[in-house]
Amino acid sequence: MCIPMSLNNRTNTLLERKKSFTKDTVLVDEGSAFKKFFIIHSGAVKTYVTVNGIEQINGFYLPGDIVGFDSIATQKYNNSIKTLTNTITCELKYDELMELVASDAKVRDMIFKLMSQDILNYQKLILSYSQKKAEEKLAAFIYALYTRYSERGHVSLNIKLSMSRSDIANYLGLTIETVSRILTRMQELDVLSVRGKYISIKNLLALYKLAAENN
Amino acid sequence: MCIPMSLNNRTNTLLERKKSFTKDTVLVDEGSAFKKFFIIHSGAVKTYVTVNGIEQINGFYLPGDIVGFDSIATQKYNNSIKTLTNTITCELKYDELMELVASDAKVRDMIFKLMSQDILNYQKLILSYSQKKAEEKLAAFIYALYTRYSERGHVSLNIKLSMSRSDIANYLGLTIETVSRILTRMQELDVLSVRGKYISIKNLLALYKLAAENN
DNA sequence: CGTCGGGTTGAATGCCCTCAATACCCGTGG
DNA sequence: CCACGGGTATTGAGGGCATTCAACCCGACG
Repeated sequence: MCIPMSLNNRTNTLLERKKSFTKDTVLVDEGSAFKKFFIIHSGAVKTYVTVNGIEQINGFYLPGDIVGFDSIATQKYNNSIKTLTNTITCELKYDELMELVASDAKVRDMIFKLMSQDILNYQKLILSYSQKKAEEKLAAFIYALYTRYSERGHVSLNIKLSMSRSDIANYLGLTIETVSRILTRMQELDVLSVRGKYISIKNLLALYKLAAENN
Repeated sequence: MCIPMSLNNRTNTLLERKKSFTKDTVLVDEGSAFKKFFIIHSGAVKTYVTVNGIEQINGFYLPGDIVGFDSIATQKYNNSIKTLTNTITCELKYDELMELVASDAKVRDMIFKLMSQDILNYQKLILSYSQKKAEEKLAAFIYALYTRYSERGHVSLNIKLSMSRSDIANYLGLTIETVSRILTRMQELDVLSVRGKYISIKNLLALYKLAAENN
């Protein structure tokens, strides 16, 4: 199953067969014509824009996430999409989804809800990243990874980062050195234990407090 | 007319009559039940959450803007809404809009497009505020005000800020002193001229460059 | 065993914040 | 008309956090 919520059978027929990609594959180039949404089945992707040759990461998408809602307005992909690891996606054609939206109230409500949730998440992210200090940002980032996996049924204190330090720093608007330093500090505080891409949360409440997630 | 795009006649009947509010009126309290969208007809509002008694501003809405898309998912208002000046709004009931969405493809497409545009704007905002320095943030903020007014037909280099310095600082994640200092610096550079709440853009291109708006 | 890319650690600079004082705006009342 | 007061905005000095620049570490891989 690819879609986050259970739908009727017709949706499944709209979902193109799963496609498999190796690490560092560019699925979409920024600016190209919008045709379909990507639903992450396994693995992870990042979305980014390139400004003056510099990549600016917009978001990371994990299993269950849908990429592409921002493209409806412009009918173009506003970001490039690249796999971070080997990744399996389902693809959902925009035109076909819209037909289904027109005919099936349940699908329509689900899409509205997903888009609304997207907006809400972005709002929180903006608050997060405009108000927080570096340590709070990183704590919030890791805590968010934990909750995102949890919501999808993968409740585990052990997280494998699919993105590099450099990607994290870029996304959070920090430097790679700062990210590294904060990770070691959190380790000294016994909040996390870090081994390369593997993070183990040792004190979830402390992490939550570091993130200053008061809402 | 309240709605940004022209719709059919039935939409107009759904729009409740205009309502007028004085400055600093709370239209909505965070967490209350979601009933309707607010469309800004004239004036301005801010949306904000209150965390530990501290207000965190989420966005400013100007004439033509619609407030409330983030509430569909939760069926609650996720932000409080307060007028910044005397403001006239139209109110659009959620249930009624959804009925119209079901029956009228044009309305549905418009709502999808508006929500998608919202998502896109938030994405840009996140990039903006996670990557930019203080001066770039403020320049981007002012430039965005200019373009937002322009898109709505108010093309003018003279902008009246409806929000206080303190609101701007809060929104951008800066301090009021920093905002003030940067405004005077931009004045010294002959990019702007500032007199209280009135800003006059003297060099739009320079402002754009300061904002590092390379996309 | 050497190299290369990613990651960590260290010292110095700079940007923005904090704290504090002063200036400005504007409505009110003398 | 001017004086006054309160809130808002500006300006100045000092400190802290994140960046920059640089060196070093480490695991993967030929």
